[in-house]
Amino acid sequence: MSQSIYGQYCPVARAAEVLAERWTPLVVRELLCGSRRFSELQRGLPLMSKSVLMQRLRSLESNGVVTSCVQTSGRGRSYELTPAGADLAPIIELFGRWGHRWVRKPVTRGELDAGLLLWDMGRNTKAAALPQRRTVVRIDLTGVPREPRGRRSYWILLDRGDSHVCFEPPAPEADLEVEAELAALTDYWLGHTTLAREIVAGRIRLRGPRELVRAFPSWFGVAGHTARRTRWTKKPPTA
Amino acid sequence: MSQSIYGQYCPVARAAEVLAERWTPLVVRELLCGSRRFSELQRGLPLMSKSVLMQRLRSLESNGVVTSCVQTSGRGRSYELTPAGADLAPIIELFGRWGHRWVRKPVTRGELDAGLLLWDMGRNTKAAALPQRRTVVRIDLTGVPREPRGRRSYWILLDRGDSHVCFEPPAPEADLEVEAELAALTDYWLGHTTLAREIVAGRIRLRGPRELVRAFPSWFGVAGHTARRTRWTKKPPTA
DNA sequence: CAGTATCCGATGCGATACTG
DNA sequence: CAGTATCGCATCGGATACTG
Repeated sequence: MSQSIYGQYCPVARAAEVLAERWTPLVVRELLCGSRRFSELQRGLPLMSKSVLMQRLRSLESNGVVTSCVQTSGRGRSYELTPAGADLAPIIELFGRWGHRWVRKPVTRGELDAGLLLWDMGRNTKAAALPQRRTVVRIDLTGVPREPRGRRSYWILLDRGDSHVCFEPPAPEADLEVEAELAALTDYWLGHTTLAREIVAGRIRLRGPRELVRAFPSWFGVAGHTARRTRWTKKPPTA
Repeated sequence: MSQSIYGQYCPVARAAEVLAERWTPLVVRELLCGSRRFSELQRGLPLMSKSVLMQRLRSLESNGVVTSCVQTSGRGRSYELTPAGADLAPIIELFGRWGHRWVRKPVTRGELDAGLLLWDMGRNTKAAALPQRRTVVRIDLTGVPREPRGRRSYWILLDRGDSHVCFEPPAPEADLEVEAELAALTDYWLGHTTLAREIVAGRIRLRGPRELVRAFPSWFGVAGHTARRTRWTKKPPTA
């Protein structure tokens, strides 16, 4: 966005010149959530085109919100928020609160996105609350639209406070199995319903040792605010 | 902005669909500052075209942020924030704080706008702090670019907690005269300098009874947050 | 004044292709 | 993978004109 389009010296206008642009708050949200690499950002913003993501990163960089540095190990750059960028956290959080409170559009079927949901779940685990021993959770989804990324089974590997999402089983047997309608799991994730209600309604089923079933909901934080990195791969990590 | 462009159910995205658009935060700011009529909004957003303002108002209305009702007295509509809109206040305030803190672009000469400054000053008077008796302040500006609205003299009429800005003298004699370089008064208004420093530097001069000179800075609140209506006319009100 | 309607140029953006 | 470059369409938005 070019400089001073609003012709106003008001500080609100100054901030709006940086932030009030398509996609920009979401890029900041991704960075606040801990994404660092280009591919991670893309993962969290599946509908954003590569060129626009690049452009936004550059524009944020020129506005002092983001810095990037070339990686010595591996290729590409690592993007990070500057102090000014980190200071946007309360704004993004208020965005989230406001959206949660006031935007009363139900999630449409077309918006359901299994990959995005799992990506979000993976990065919102609470390290302190996770089980001590390595635990494999298998998520089986029904009602997944085939269009965007129609994968139906995911594994979340929890290990000493770390979480890792993958598309192939890290172990022959999962410790906990979650069978859920994508719509129900999404609604639960957004706080629109409770786990108990969905279980009673038969839209979510948990199978496994009683203590894991009971602990499951405590592993995840409030969507969008835990700010940690997840690993996300096709294949599980080699144990 | 059309629905669900981001394809994300995340609440931040929901809010961004409403807010992250050119001009929109500034329209909300204007409404939070107490503007109700179309013309008032235009006054506070001089560079925004009529068509875009209309479109934004409609879009905000369809998103449940604004309501409008046709005026029985007078013509046109009155626009107001809904509870959802009023709940944007903390976000806009954070925008302002962030912009003030982090956007380090000095006000360029081309951005100076005497009308906008006076509009802002007029609506940011603190009712409780104003003098008891009717007081006329004359503002004479130098260094006003002629392009946007090159008026050089303004009068602010303070009367029992009310303020009114006009372009013609409400009384033959002003109680307080302010002579200022537009750039200096703007910088003072934005908190980039102090009144004392500008007076010493000869860029701002106050002339009038000692108690009014002393009281002057106390009449105005922090730019952008007092949220009251001003009257703004060419001719002064008939006493 | 408070809009509504229309037009046309600028730009934003998605798609695609190319590179180390 | 992490970009860069190009292209062409669609939308946005500013200007202007028209209306009660």
